[in-house]
This record gives sequence, C-alpha cells and structure tokens, in this order.
Amino acid sequence: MSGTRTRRPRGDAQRNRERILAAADEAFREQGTGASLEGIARQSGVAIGTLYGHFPNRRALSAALLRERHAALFEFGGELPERASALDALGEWMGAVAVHAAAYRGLAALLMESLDDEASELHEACGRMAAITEALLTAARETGAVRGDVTAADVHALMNAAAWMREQVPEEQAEHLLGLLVNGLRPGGEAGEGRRSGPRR
Amino acid sequence: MSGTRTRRPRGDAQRNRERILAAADEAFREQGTGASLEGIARQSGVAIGTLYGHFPNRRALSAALLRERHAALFEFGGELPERASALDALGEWMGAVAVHAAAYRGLAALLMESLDDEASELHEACGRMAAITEALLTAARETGAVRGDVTAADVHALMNAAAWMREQVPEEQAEHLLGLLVNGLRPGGEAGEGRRSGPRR
DNA sequence: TGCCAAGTCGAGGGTGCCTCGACATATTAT
DNA sequence: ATAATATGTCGAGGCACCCTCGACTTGGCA
Repeated sequence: MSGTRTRRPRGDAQRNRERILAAADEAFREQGTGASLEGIARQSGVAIGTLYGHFPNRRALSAALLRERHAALFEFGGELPERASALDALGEWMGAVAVHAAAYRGLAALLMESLDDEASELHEACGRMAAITEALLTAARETGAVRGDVTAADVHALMNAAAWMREQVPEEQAEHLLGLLVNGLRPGGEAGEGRRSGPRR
Repeated sequence: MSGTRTRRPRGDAQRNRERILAAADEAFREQGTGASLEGIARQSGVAIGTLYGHFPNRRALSAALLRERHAALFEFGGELPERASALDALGEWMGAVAVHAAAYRGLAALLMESLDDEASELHEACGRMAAITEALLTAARETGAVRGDVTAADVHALMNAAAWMREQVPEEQAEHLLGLLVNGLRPGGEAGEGRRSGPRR
C-alpha cells in the first residue's frame, strides 16, 4: 500500500515545459498562433516529439499559455459591475477582451470558434467570458443604455471583431473603432422586423 | 514591320487558365483563401508549374477571381447615392462589401492589408472601394446622420470586420451585427479626449 | 511544312505537421 | 549503492504544401 500513488513528476520535464511555453509565447506574439511548432521546439532546445509530448496540439499550447492571462481577465470582469455606469462597465469589458484576444494574431478567431466547440481547450474559458458578458449586458440593458435586441453572443462577436481589427490597424484607431462598436449598442435604429420598438416599451 | 506585334494567345493556355480559375473559385469558397494551390492544380488537371505560369502567387489568383465581382460591386456602389437616405446608402454599401469580402474565408484580411500595400494586386480595387466609401460617408455626414469623427478608414475597417464576423456566425446573426455596426456610426457618445462634447456645436 | 515563341510539365529542395518505436534517466524501492 | 521502471526524450520518416527551373511539347504563323 503505497501512500503516494503516483511518482513525483520529473524535474527535467517541468523545466522543458516551461522553456517551451516561453518560446511559444514569443513566437505567437511575433508570428501569430500559426507560428511553426518545430521552430518553437528548436528555440526551446527540445526535440519536436517532446513538444508534442507536453502539448498534443496547437490549441492545447495556446490554452496553457492563456491560462494566467485568463484568470486576470476574469478577475477584472468580476469587479467591473462596481464601476460607474453599466454601459461604461460593458465598454471596458469589451475593451479588455479585445486587447486580450489581440495578444496573438489569430487568437480572436480561435476564441470565436471555441465558444460553441466543446472539444476545444478554450471552451471553458469562453464560457466564463460569456457569463461575465451576459451579466454586464443584462445590467446595461436594464438601465436602458443598450438596445433590447443585443444578445451576449452578439457582444462576444463584436469583442472579437474589435480584436481582429486591432490586429490590422494602429492602436489608436483600434481604440476609436471600439468606441464606435460600443456606440452601436445604444438604442436608436432598431433594425426591426416591422416594429420599430424602444428598448422596453 | 509586322502589324500584329504579338502572336495570338494559345488556345490551350486560355482553356487552362479558365479551368484553374474555376477550380480555385470552388476551393477558395470551401476552404478559404489558404486552400492548397497544388490541390487546385490537380483539380484542374494541370501541372503545378502551369498554375504558377498563369498566376505568380496566391494573391494574383485571388485578384483574377475577384475582378468581375469587383466590377459589379463598384457599379452597385456608384448607384447608391440615388437611394433614399444617405445613412441607408452607406449601410447598404457596408453590407454589400461585407458580403463580398466574406465570399472566401480570409479575404477580409486580404482586403484590409491591401488598402495600404501598393504592391498588392488588390490595391487598386481597394482604392476604388475607398473612394466610394468616402463619397457615401461624406454625404451621410452632411445630413448629420453620422458622427463627425468617423473616417473612411474606419468604415473600411468596420466593413471588413463585418465580413470577418460573417465567416464565424450564422448569416442571420451576421446581418444583425451589421445593423449594430451601422448604428454605431450615428451621433451619440462621441469618445472625446476629456471633453464630453455634443455632436456639433 | 517546319520554325520557334509560348506554354506545359513535374522532379526537387525547402518547410512544416504529427507519429512512433527506440532510447535515456529521474525517482523510488530494496 | 543498485536495480527496476515509470516517465520523458529523441529524431527519423511519411505526408502535404510551397515555389522554382530546366527540359520538353505544341499551337500559331509564314
């Protein structure tokens, strides 16, 4: 009857894992989530097989890389409701997510598809993001600052679109564009299948 | 002194060119602009070298594929000013471009970077798109329906973001999201560096 | 009919993805 | 210490793709 059912993880494995993560962060930052995994392995001084031993695929690697980052994001999101106006809180949240999702080129697309894909390593994180979005959106809607026909899924898409744009234009313009996106949530030109409607009668 | 300075182009070349374009259209449609060129060559029953003989690179192929499509788009854009409200015209234009840029996954990104890249085969098309955008935007701004701080570059980014989203969500939602984007152009929450400001005055 | 520019071919060198069996070694038990 | 073995590591190898280039073929024309 052994007390420790599993061996302690090997020290070299832990070291390698960390070196791979460091190299991957640098590569993804510079070349996007499509960066060469062989290059990352090379950079970490590890064989390609070792990299795959630690991370079975590209998404697993991204997910590991994003774990802490996500934690910080969620914490920030949790504190937002105490902020000034509900619309401001929502806007800040969208900005934070957009910045986050623009960390690596291609990440926004990854997050976008992971919302519905249960198999994705990023699915859980997306779920938590969605919950925060939902809460902030509901609060904003209740103050009448946001159109009634805007869903959390819409906001998710818009945040990621903001991140996508951030990959393509200078930061200053990206900031401005985010302002336009948030502005679009406000009541005004309800598309409307027939009825014109105001947010809540 | 020959009258015809150049030989008539060979018939087989013309035929091959067309078969390549047809295969490329199908492949891009299904797999995005990143589809395998070797696969396209295979599909057209042509050797890979032949494909490269006709189109020196992927962008040239996309550009050829888009030429007619672009012509139709520009014509539509030219007629728009005669439409109802200036804001509606702008909205319709944005929708048309978004649909266009979502024809192939990845095209929106291509169009985005081609606006500034003079070397791109798509640069000219982007320029014409920008001119139309500019005209419609100016008209809309003059009616006071659009915020003063919105530039044509902003609209370009937004249209392509709409296309990007269209690649990721169901069509119906995409349509709705476009409505939100257009709504964001309207006066209301001018970002403002410090001053809160009203739209004009 | 025959010349030859225009077009076609596909091997080949480079890169990347991912798998898998052989091999190495850190940890634990003796 | 030493051996036993679970845990890691290695990198060749099969496959796909990109793109180039020299050898070859063929359609248009005189």
